[in-house]
Amino acid sequence: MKEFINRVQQDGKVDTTYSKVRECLRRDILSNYFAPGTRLKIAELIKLYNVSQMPIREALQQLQGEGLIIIEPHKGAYVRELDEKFVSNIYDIRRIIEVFLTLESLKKVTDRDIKKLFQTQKNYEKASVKRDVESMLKCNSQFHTTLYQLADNDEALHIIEKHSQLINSLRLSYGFEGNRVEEVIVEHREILEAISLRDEKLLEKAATSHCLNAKANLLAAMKN
Amino acid sequence: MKEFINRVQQDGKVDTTYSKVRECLRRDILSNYFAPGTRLKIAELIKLYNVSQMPIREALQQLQGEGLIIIEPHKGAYVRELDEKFVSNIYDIRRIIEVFLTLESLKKVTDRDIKKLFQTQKNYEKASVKRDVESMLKCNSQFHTTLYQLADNDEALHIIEKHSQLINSLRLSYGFEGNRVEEVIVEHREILEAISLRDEKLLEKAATSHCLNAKANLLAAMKN
DNA sequence: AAGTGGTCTAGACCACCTT
DNA sequence: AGGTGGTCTAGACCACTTA
Repeated sequence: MKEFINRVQQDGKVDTTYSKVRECLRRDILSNYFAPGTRLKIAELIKLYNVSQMPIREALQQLQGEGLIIIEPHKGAYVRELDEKFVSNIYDIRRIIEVFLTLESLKKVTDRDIKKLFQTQKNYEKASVKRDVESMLKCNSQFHTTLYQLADNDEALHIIEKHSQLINSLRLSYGFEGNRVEEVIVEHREILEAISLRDEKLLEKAATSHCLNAKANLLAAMKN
Repeated sequence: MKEFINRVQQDGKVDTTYSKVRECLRRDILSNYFAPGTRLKIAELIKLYNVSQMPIREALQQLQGEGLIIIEPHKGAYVRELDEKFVSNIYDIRRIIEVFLTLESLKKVTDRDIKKLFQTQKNYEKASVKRDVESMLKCNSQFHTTLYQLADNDEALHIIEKHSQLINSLRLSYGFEGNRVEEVIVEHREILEAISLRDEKLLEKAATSHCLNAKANLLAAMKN
């Protein structure tokens, strides 16, 4: 574990030290190098990442904001328990916000937006045939982002995005993405159809079950 | 403005410096001493609060987590615009989460819980007769907390609480709490009745309009 | 090219938990 | 009382902006 921080330094971008520490820490927590419950001692992290206190504290603060760790004043930080209850709670919050955003979007959506959504969906299906996972993740994220941006509620979007990286990491680490490809395609088509028909009730149903299925799928994978 | 930080140091509790700075900053932002858009320069805040960089940066990080300020790497922090759009967005998020929590609570609520809710409501009404604003705020918060805790979703509760202080401060600074006392009493009674009847549809309606009314009321006050 | 201001380092300080 | 480890200070460093 003598790897230096620079393992996250992508392309030529200039980043702050604390953002690099944050990404390293996130990775090390999600990869289970720091298991849930582990105390994150600053002195330890200083040696591990080769930086001094301040960037570490900043990174810890930010990760606390994401709910990944918990900081107790004068006592220190520890990795939060990522158990089924927590995942279930997060998915429930995501569901109600996502359904809300989807329905709000319906009020604003234009025919042009719908065309774009169909195009994204087509790209997703093409990528799925080629088993191009990276492209699939990108299309999936684009599909939802395009839709949600129409709702014009940055604060809600922010909550969704804050947990996205965590959820995506969990999904990958339980390696279950493969077996829901067909389902996701069908569910996205249902959402698209409801939007095209501008049918609010139908859309609510489609969006709700899309979210509930994702939740059930991850929880089932976690049971092993 | 040579006031020292200790103006927030309540009772005998030992607090960290950064938490005191955070509360001071929050107050100074919400009181409009730091107007929206203002750049919060660390050097300035050092002189103002008589502390050094670190506690200030920690406080800024935390306030960014609450959405009160925005930090741009290598550029600095500035106070976020608290316009009607922002308030409207926050209230929309709160509404869907609060309705969700309320409905989840209904699944778990016992007769004993219902009794406690009635008691809290009675206390609220007593306080309102005496115009005891502090006691009213306390009962109001207790009413919702008692209910929401039954839903057993700490993450959702956390989102609600994160924005509560902000919303409460805005309410106070627009000084409109007084003219909604009777409405709040009626609305809480409706919610209580729906819970007693264990009528989900009725409860959803009551909780939704409770939230929508609060939103409309604050937005109307902000228009002046 | 100089100035401003955010970022990082090193070490002192002090709260909390043991013995 | 001593040790551990989080918190705070002072100053160096360096990214970004203006002229």
